[in-house]
Amino acid sequence: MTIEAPQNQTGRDTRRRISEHALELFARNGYDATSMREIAEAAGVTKASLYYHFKSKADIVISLMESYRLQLEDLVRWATRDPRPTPREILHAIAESVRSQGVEVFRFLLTNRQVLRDLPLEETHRYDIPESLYEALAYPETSLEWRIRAQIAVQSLHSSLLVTQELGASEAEILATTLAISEEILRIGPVTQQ
Amino acid sequence: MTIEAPQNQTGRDTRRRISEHALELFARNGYDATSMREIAEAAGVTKASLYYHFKSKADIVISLMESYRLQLEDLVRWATRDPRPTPREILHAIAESVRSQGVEVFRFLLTNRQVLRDLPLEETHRYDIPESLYEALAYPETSLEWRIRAQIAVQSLHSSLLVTQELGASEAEILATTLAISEEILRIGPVTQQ
DNA sequence: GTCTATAGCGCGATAGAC
DNA sequence: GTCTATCGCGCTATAGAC
Repeated sequence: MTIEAPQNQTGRDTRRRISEHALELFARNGYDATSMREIAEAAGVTKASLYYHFKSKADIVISLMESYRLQLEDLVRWATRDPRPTPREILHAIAESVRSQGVEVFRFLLTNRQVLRDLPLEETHRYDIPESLYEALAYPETSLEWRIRAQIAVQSLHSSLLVTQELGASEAEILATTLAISEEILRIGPVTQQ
Repeated sequence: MTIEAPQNQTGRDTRRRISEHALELFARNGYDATSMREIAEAAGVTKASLYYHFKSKADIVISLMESYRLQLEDLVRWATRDPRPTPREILHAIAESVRSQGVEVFRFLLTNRQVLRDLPLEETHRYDIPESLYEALAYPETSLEWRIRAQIAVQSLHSSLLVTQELGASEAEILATTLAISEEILRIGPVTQQ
């Protein structure tokens, strides 16, 4: 049992600052197009400091996505338990996930799929929506058409916030509107008149 | 007026072979993750030969996408002319574009958006769907909801074929099903019973 | 039209002082 | 915990022979 010396208080700040700037750069320009030099300059440290806080460039990504990974894991477990939540409840949980994680996480996920696929991640570090969640969303339907409906609904929510600027509306407004349309796609929303 | 000597017949074959393998690699692994060395090896030539047929790596992309770019340009011109085609006609034309260009073009487009944005392309070499096409699809509606509906419909068609393997269905079947759902999203399809 | 050889650069990552 | 300095590699692209 040793008595630890007081830790340097700037440590966690630096790590968090690196994470923030890395996510922003990865989301805007892509993982491959973002160099460790750029991340270091954006965070106001040197490259070597990056390697004190993270094992590698890939390790930054793993750290960045850990919160989303855990949330997705929970969501899938909850959505496929017995008794099942309704498709509507699941869809709302997905929308809440988009809201709480923020737009940059999904921009990164959607625009770096091949990178994420080939990163040396553990088996457990996967960010794909499992087929079981699409099944739960389509329930009780199982046809091709309904699996596609479920995919479109999820994809629409995940990519909804990527166009905020062009549409000139708030994130909350866009997400709510997309959620309503997604409900309609899964035939669980209030059917409105044409 | 000069009499040209007979051209080397392997020339165009080599260029086409390079194009085919480059598209496959770009679509599967991404532009940044694909090196000129890999393309050369896949095509069975040396790196230097690539630079005989193409000015640069970016030039291969421009060449690859030229057919799609021209098609998109035509489609947009047609869809926004007077008198307007109906939203249904426009949606079917988009589906036909997906069918005729093939899955790899759209896989490349959707998974390399940041690369395409930053490539040193001419003003005219753009592959984004212009706002005017979304407007034409939503016509006569102009609200935020309908602009989102138009975006979801187009995005669904463009990404429909990327999941062919997982769904275990034919491309034709998936595209037809997605087209029907997209019509529903735009409220121009036959309304089916739940 | 295709080749071998290489220039020139920026990358991810590390060593070691402070 | 942060720095300066550097290693070794693979990349895009080019020179020049055949």
